[in-house]
Amino acid sequence: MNPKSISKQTLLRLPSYLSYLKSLPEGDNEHVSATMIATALGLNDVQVRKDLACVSKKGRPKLGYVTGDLIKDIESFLGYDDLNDAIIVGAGRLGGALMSYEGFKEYGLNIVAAFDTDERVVGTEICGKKILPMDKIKDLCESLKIRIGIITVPAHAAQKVCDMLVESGIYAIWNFAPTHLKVPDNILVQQENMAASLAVLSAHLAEAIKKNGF
Amino acid sequence: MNPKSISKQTLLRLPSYLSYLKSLPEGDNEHVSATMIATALGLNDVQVRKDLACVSKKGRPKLGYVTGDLIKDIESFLGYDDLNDAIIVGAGRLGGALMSYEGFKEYGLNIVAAFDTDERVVGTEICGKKILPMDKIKDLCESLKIRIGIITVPAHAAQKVCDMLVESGIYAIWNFAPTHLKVPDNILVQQENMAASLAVLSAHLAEAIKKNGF
DNA sequence: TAAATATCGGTATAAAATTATCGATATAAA
DNA sequence: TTTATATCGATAATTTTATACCGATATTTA
Repeated sequence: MNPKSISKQTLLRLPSYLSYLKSLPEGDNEHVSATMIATALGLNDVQVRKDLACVSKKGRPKLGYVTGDLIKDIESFLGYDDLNDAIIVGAGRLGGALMSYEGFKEYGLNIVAAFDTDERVVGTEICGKKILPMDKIKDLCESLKIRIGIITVPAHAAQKVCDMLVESGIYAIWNFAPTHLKVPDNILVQQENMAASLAVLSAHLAEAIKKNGF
Repeated sequence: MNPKSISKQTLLRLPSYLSYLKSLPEGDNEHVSATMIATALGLNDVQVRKDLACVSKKGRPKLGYVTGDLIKDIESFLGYDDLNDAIIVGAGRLGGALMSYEGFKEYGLNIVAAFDTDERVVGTEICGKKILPMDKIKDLCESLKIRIGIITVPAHAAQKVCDMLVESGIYAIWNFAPTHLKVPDNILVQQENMAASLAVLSAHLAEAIKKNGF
């Protein structure tokens, strides 16, 4: 067992605490309490306090936490302070959107290049990032020691791309294709499942309609 | 209490069952068992069986479920068979990616139009969908009875957009901006939190590095 | 026809996550 | 200085979620 194995739920909440903390106007918010965060985010204060206890030991009774320190603690815990290089496979609309999203740097993610099969886009750039042909994946990953791959190709092509990435030494995959990927045990896959989010939204909607007759 | 109030976790897993079922080659997969799904997706078979019991009553010992029927049952449960109209606010890269994603129709979501403040994009189209100025939101939502709004604007603008949507009669919001939205009690917000996914990925990565010394 | 097997569906148990409670402590007010 | 208050951190209780177990049943094999 890990001494500090943190729960996945907590991990999922930490970024929202972070974005809330960063949204606070400076000056009159030197300190922030778990109660305050909980109220703003619609959560239970004990839950927030327990989550924060995983990443920081600096809470003080009556006062709470020093806002700036807490932000640093969360960022450091989430690894936002050391930048990870990544490549993206699939330079379509979604891939392009991710490439052009400046915000990833704040999360410690640096997309260095993209790959695509389409000859019309290969050779072009998006936001200063080159789009390369697929057969260059292995070379680039090995020479730059890339460990993170992002998949934004259509579902039917995802497994093939995944296999290529594994073959190229990638061992963390962020998969935006709506497919379950088969990988060796030591490879991490984080599924970005928009269909799942949509399912939750639809279900709530259906329930609300049934209950309130909207 | 709801008689059939389904757990959120189950709801999140249903779409992955669906995509697995659809990926099966027809012909030699007339039937499918919970065990089979569980093995393919790396889950526990009892969990899958219980999840499926929420949406279908047609499981048969020894055989399992009729694949086609199960697909229909899940789709129907998730509301994928009655198309919901939606609008999108923010026609930037991410907004454009969502607009051009044909797959949403499969999930019962139909994006009818987009809105943006940028005069250069207002009046243009993406994938046959018009981009309109912000002050037209209310008119359009009311005349077409739109109930779902998708927010893909920068974080700092999200709350304002959210308020406009609520004001326009929207009551389910899919928020891609990394901010917590304040809404009245009867409005549903589904947060699409890429930072949260990334946090899980980074944490796993950091743990693997520490353990295996990659 | 009888035995073996895979699977469902229900119940029971275990594990995990959330929420409540309480004593301790730091600050502010009386 | 004393009292009141807000908050933390720890422990306990509750709720939710996941897993194990077992009898029933449909199919296949002997």
